[in-house]
Amino acid sequence: MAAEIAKTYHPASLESAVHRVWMEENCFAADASAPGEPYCIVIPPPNVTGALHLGHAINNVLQDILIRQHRMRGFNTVWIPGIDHAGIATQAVVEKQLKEKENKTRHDVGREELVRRIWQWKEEFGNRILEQLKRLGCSCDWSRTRFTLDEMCARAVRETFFKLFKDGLIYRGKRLVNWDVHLQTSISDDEIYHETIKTMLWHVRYPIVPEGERGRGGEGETGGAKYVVVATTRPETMLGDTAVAVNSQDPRWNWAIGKSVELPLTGRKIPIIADDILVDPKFGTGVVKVTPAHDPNDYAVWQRHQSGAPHVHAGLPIDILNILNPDGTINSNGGKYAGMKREVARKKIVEDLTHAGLLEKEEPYETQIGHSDRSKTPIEPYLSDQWFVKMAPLAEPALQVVRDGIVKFFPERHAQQYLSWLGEKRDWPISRQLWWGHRIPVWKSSLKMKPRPGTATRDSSVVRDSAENPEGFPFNECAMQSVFDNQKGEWISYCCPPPNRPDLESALNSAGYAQDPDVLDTWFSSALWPHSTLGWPEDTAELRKWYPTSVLLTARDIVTLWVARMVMMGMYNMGFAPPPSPGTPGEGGGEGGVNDEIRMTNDESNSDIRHSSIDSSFVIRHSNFPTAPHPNPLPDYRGRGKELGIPFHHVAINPTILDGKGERMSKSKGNGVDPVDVIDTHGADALRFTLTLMATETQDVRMPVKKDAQGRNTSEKFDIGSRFCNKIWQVAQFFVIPNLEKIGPEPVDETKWSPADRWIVSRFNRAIKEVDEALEAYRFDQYAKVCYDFFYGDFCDWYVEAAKPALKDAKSTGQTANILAAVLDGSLRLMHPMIPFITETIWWRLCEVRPERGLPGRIMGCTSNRLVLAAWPKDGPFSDGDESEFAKIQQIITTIRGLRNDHKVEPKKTVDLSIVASAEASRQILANRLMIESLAICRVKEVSPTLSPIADAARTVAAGCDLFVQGLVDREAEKQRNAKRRDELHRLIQTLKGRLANESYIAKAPPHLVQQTKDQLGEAEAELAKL
RNA sequence: GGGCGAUUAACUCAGCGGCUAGAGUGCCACCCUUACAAGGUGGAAGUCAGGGGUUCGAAUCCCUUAUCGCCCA
Repeated sequence: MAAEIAKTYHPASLESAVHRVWMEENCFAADASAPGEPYCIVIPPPNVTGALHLGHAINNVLQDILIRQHRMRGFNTVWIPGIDHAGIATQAVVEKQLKEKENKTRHDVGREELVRRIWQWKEEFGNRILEQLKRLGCSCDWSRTRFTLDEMCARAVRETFFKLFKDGLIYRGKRLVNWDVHLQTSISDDEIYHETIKTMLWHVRYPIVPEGERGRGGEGETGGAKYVVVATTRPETMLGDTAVAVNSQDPRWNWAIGKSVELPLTGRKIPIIADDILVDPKFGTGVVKVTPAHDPNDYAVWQRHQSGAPHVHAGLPIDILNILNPDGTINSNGGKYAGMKREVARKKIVEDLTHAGLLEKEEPYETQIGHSDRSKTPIEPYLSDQWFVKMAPLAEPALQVVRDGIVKFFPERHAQQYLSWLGEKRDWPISRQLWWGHRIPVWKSSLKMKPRPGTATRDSSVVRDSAENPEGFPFNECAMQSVFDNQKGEWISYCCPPPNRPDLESALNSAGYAQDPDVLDTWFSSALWPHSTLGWPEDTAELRKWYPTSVLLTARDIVTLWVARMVMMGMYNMGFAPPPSPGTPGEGGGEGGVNDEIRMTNDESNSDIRHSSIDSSFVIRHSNFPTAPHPNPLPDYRGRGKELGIPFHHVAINPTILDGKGERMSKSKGNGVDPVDVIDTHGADALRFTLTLMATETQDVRMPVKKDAQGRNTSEKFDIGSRFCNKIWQVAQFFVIPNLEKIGPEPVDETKWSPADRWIVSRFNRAIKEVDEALEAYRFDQYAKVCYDFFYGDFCDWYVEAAKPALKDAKSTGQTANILAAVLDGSLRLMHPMIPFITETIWWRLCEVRPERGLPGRIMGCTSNRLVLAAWPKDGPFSDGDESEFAKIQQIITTIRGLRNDHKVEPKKTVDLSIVASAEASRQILANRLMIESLAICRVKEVSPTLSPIADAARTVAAGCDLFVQGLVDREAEKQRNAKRRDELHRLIQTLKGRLANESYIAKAPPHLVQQTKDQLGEAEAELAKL
């Protein structure tokens, strides 16, 4: 009935067969209502457009190791898989297709149609990466697969957005975005590439306004200057200049601070300000034009000059002026240049400046210009209205739980990055000018009302106050914000209906409100992932069982983008009692000056909406909003973490895999290794083993890339995995199992065990303990190494070799077979999480051949037909005595082997061996006689404390014993060998003597080390004396 | 500019206060020994990047220099 066993190890067929069984028998399915301590991991959802790469592979293999280990340990274990909709990347793929196949833009097909097509694309290709994860062997509960844009996640997004909006944590603000004027969309930083462009640097004169005109005159000190000169590569942006800046330490110009210049061509008067961050006095003319709406650095100047920060001199607020239309033409703020394309305007402005005599010079110049990866056109920094999440109240609890060690990072140092990033509390822009994503649930209407006196002063002020709404306003269940638009001179009302109220949404539409066209940043939905995938905002059994999740495994570069946001949003949605801040009770307002100007005035609210108050420290209180009851607070199941709402207890960071030159792998560089290629060539287990071995605490590991005959990228590094798997396969299928077929079971009787038996069991127990410790500490490399060293180094190289003669001896046959079965059994369990396919396959055979096996009380035989569901091994006692005794025997064997080699003894020739050893050592040697004879290919003639010298024998020393190997004639070889050893001993003796001669060492070093040094010295001197 | 990391054998990495500094690959020699040539046995190979310091003792801790990489501005 058993299928024929492959003669050699063929991972491909074996892996697919095992996988089929796991899937058919639903081995990975989890049940929230089942007993057992919970263990839960949510997958970092891979990008739907992505293909599996080695980064995914290592990350997911490590997760699978933890999941499989805990499942075996009897935890109620679940691994939730899923995919991220990845806003811009996905929309870009489909838009590109649209362009290539139909030569259409998204505007040609319209929003609804584009979104339909993206869904279609997602259905077709989106599961590819999940299929690849399956090939890797990932034991996710596939029935729980989520997508960040599916209904379950959408529900959580709507709920969260509404809550934040109602709590005043979402506001409307301005932000510079990277604007693609061709596609008319904003794009993210990573979609920009920089190109060196040859252009000109134009030096333009800005006339200084004569004294008195700005009302500050009187200093009378102008240095005789009539104008300042600024240099620019983008002269058209001068239409949007709102200041010129100098360095306050620059004697050439600091007298001018506070005066103003007349902006050429427009005649606007703009101030001369000081900004020591922007202006490097050593560079250029020392005067810099400031265009806040069209340059990131200048935007920062604008921000600094809003807050009156101490390093800013003459810290007057300066204006911000947008001069571009979305299509890249100059808008009405550009006066007579309005309507021109930016290139045309640039040419015209240079002409006009020349005519006006204000162009001092122009010189050729090379500069890096950011280009859109998608349209290949230069991007424009563009000021636009965006939605922001206010970070300060959300970030503080998230900082606190890491500072307090409630959420721990492995390795620890990564917490720093988290703390420093989150500590900045920079508000989070969440709107994206895209169509693919969670659409922002805000409806907008212009109210044509006058500002209430004293509230709206500048560009925009937010008032969350439904008293501003017209009489009989029908949407009082909605959360409201109103903003006064100074430019248009009107109030804009923003209205966020509660979740699950399509009636309100259509009422808003009919009332002339329009939904915001933008979608949310993908990270907004990812931030909810640990609780949204478990069913929040429903009060589900899954949430009760598995939240907080146990550990998050991810890559370093995502600590700030994702991990921090998950902690924040987890605590906001799931927590009901944020921790008290020990040092900072209720510090005053003014957190972050950036948005002071558009600060919320929630304190003025007299809304009939019962919104929560935002304490100026960070205490968050959830409101009981009548139309959307919250499941919070959830009962406390597992202590502090649960109560605080943290999404996970541990964050383990896996290393980044680089190529042999230390560069990141990427498609464009062609240095990427595709894990599927590795699975095809080496097998999934080999890939998994190698990646586990590489998962050290370092932040980068290198993987030298080679092309194979088919032109596939691969790496020699995976060979170690193949070799290890092959070794396991060979020893199990062709040594252990055939012997178990021949030799029936007999009761385990430790009194009959040989030294080798006791040794391997002790080693095995030690290995189990070390594996447990390694995995507990997320030291995956140690886990792999312990398994490798034990199974290959101890079991295959020594125990199996020792077992061969023992199996032929009727006295020891039965116990040897028992131990072979037990150790193989336990090793399969121990290694299963790392190399699940091969271990599962062998397990089946083992269960067939020897269902009764194991070590009483610890490793029980075939309790499960499927290794994936079998119990994790329990460690037992290990014995230093047994291990050191065996180590001596190993030393003797190795020494004889070396001697044979040096004397060029034919490999199969048996030599005669006599040993002079202490009574105790003699006893030990004789107890291991069979093994010594078999492994060193010799015949042990005589072992005793005294022995008359043997002529014609090569003599050497090992483990404190004199070894005489007879029949060896090569005196020269022996001399060389012993001379070499004497040299080593001399050096060692010198080192040890030096150490002991040092009085401070004797006085200060721990006594056991001093004793150890003395012992070593004694042994070395004894050996030297014998040689 | 700020933060983090790396620098140990030809290559990829362990070791993180106390072993004569280790492993795998590669290299050399011998072996197709009845589980395994994807193998076995033995061997050669390192001023632990440079310089200072702390310590009885430093690859390991501190300072510093150099080179490389990553993240954030």
